[in-house]
Amino acid sequence: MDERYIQQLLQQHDDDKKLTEKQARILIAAIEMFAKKGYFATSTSEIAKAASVAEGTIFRHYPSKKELLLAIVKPGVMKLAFPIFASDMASKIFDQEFQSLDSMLRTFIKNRMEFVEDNLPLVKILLQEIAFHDEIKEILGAAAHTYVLPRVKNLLDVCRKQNVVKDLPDETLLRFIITNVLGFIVTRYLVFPDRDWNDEQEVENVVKLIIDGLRPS
Amino acid sequence: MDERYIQQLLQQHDDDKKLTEKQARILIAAIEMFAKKGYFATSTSEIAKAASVAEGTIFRHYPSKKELLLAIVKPGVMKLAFPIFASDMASKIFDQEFQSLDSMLRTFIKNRMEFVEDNLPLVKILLQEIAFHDEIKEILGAAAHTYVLPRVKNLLDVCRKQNVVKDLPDETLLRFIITNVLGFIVTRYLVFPDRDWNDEQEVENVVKLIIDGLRPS
Amino acid sequence: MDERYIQQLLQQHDDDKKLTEKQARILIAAIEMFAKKGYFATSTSEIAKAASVAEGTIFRHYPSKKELLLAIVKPGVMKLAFPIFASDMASKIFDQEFQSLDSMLRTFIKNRMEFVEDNLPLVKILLQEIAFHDEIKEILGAAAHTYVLPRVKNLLDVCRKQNVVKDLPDETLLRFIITNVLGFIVTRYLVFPDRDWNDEQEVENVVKLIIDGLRPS
Amino acid sequence: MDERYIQQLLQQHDDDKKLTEKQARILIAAIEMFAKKGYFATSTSEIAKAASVAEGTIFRHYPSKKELLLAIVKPGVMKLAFPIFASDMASKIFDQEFQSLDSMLRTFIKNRMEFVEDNLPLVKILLQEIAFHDEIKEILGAAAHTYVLPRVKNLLDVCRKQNVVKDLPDETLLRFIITNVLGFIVTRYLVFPDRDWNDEQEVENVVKLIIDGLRPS
DNA sequence: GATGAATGAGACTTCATTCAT
DNA sequence: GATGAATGAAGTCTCATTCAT
Repeated sequence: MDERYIQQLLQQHDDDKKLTEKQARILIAAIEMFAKKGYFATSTSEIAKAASVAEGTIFRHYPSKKELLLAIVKPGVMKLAFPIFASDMASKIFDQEFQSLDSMLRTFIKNRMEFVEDNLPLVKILLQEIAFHDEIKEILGAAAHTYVLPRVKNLLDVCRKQNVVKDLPDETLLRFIITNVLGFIVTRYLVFPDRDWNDEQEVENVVKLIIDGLRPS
Repeated sequence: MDERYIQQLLQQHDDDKKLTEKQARILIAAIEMFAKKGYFATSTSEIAKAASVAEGTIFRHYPSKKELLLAIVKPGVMKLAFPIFASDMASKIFDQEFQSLDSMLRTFIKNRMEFVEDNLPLVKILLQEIAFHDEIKEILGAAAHTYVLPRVKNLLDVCRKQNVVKDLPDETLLRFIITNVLGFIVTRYLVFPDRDWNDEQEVENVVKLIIDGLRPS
Repeated sequence: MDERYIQQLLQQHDDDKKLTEKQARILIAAIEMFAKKGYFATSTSEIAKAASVAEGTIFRHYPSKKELLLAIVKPGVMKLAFPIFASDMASKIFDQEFQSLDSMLRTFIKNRMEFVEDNLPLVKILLQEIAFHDEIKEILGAAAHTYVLPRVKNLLDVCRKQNVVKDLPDETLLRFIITNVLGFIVTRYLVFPDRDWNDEQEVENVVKLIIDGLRPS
Repeated sequence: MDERYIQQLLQQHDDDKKLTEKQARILIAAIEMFAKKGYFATSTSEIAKAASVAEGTIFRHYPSKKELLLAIVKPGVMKLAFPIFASDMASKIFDQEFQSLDSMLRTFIKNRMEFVEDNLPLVKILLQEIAFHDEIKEILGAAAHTYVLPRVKNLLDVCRKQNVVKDLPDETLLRFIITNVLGFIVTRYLVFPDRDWNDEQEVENVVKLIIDGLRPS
């Protein structure tokens, strides 16, 4: 992950805030260690050592350890939430309304799997730390509220018209979908990452289970 | 929760190890604070203060902070995993093989909801800390392996014969069920505990979604 | 050592202060552990456990940890210093003035070796702790001043008359003798206790070295 | 001692590891207090106060209290053992084989007395703590094995040829010499440092006692 | 901008001693 | 007399943060 990720980080910020190379090294090290040991069990001095910078350098760029965490989480959440319905994926899913629900789901799941594969440490941090930091809850909540919910509700309406989903509240349907996608991905990448996974087949199964669950009886 | 829970704790141990009142106060305080702030952000001195004991008293009963956590988690996991298929619930579900899958699921979900309602802090601790403590992973893994998996596999076989589930691997089916039950419960009690929930209806929806998802197409 | 020593202790005190069995167990345990780990590194709770008594029991008999140490050291020093010129040894050495210096030394060294063999832990405690406890210094100083010095000076006068010692101050001669006896015994029992020692021969060598050193040139 | 010693420390390390002034203050304070009260009875907070640094500063330079002790002991043992037969003393003693044994001894004793005078706290620490720390035993053993023993054995062979020592094992002769030198020095500087000592005369006496003891009868 | 020595509050833990039972 | 739960002061050590260089 590292090499690609550090390039990403550098480019992404080059546009606006000129992320220096040292700053990127700090971010990388922090992501790695926060993911592996958790925020509280990771000391700033460890991060400094792993990033090959002085302890003080961290605080020159990030006013506190908490801000360092948020500097990781904020863009991370954006990358997690926004692209769901943006960029190339948007065109693949939402603009082709005629597409069938199952192919949409398939594309969606595969796309998020790719994201998790490329950003496993980030996802771990999110899942591990969300319970302890209200700021993360807010960021995630805001992202969901702003980028995800409106589009999904739209999508669900379309599906209802096509009579491929039960007549249940948006919240329930959404929860069912999210829950199953997340449940699969967490099991796949966090709980049993070392099992022999037949991803193609497994995705098919998940899609089938969701589709059949959603379908009006 | 407190009053009921402290009584439970005291009774449960009265039988074997004579949990003193002070020891129980320590456990209660620790459960509360670990759930609210997390293990690492909770100091033993805070726990002592909350339990109205001297800090040293904690260490007379629990050799280390980690052991205190495990003293909470170990019996908690047992209460979480074992009763699933034991005691009164066992008779309600597994001994009545003729029972339909949906009524089984309904009973199961309601039973676990009750448990979570009565043990919300414990469940929070489990979910929050599992990522950081291998001991918890092991305890949970062992409990699942010993008490849950064998019975569930049995159950799935029965269901297959009754042709009410798809022909998918046990792991996939089990993950689908667990994922949906857990997804609902986490959403219900942890993510949006303050929403207006119509539990009866919501359980019905979840059961329907699962049943339909499982059913062979 | 244990069995014999505990009997000794019990008898010795039976005469005056009625040492109970529990008290003796505490003393034994304390001696063992103070010798092995040192006074400061030994906790009263460890002693209690090793003596199979409750922690409080120690403090019923000995008002403080320091007093427990002194309860070991005081009689120990007496046994170390007093018998040097008392009891059976006195008759063997000092009453037989005609005896040659070398046979006196030989007897003395062998007698003290026996004592050390029987009381190794006690001797260790004395050597290890004397630097840290003024009370021990005082006890040892008093014992030396009262029991040892007068008699030794007497002896040295006799030796001078027999022209078997150099004409040097008592302090110098005494230091030479003590130093060599102690040097041998410490080497023999504390520094290299596991070497193959030919005690008979080694004692002979020490005696020869001392005698020749003392003899007027 | 302090002023001279701190200068020594600073210079000694300036060459290689740049011992900071604060680091030196910590060492000085620790040496002083370890010598006076012993390792276990000295707290790191006392050392910090005596050195006028924050307690945390100690642990920035020495990872643990034990390492602080060893940082004192290690170079101390080297200074104790190595120079015995090195530098100017070497030329005075060993390279002049024709020299008489007694003048060698005299030089040796005076040289080591000087060392002890300059390093009394260090010597106290060594004697007091060796019983409790295996690391010190090892350091001292290694120093003896590497620097002292080979040369002494050499010397003893020369002496045997000159027929000035008894035909006894190296170990016995060495123990006799060490024992008497150490016995004198310990008495002189540790047991009765406040007595009126006529050092010149006393050294003469010790040398005579040793020489006569060693001489073949 | 970068450094890393220094800080001091606070973490977990130990332990001699007390005291109600 | 004996117990052992309870205490709280003190111990070692960690760590986020500051600041002079």
